[in-house]
Amino acid sequence: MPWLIKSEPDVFSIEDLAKVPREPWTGVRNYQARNYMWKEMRVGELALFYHSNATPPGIAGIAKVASAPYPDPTQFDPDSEYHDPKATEERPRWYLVDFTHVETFANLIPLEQLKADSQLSEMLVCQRGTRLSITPVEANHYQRVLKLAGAKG
DNA sequence: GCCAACGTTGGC
DNA sequence: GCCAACGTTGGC
Repeated sequence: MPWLIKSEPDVFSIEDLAKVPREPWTGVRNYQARNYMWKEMRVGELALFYHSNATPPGIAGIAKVASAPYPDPTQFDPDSEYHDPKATEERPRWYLVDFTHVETFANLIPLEQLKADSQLSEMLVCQRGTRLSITPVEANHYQRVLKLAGAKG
């Protein structure tokens, strides 16, 4: 199943992802998003990399699931902004996977364009109030996004 | 900076 | 277990 992952480019952009061999997706503190990483993602699955809080927001490229799920180490670190005092090594609360860079689109596909595309009107990221940082993407939506990316060259 | 959406927390 | 208050997300 393809995915969509959001990141604020000021914090971590697809260019940042391209510079590292792999990136642990730390800091997700939403149960639904966690469950997708923990229970449903498989190594090798692809994810649209979405730039949120950007100008403009939109899909910047493609990443790939690069590890099995494991406990997010930042939950145990008292100095981390993601520290969770209720998590223990014996009973971790937060799990993550690593992502690796696949492709940076020549041109970002703006959210405005996604919303205007009749084939993508039901894509979750286009829906009002969708704040979830990790969402599954239907195969036809994924293919359509790739097509838009390619068409823009 | 505003504010709608919505997840989480905590008092009861 | 309800629900008001609060905090965060994220487009605009």
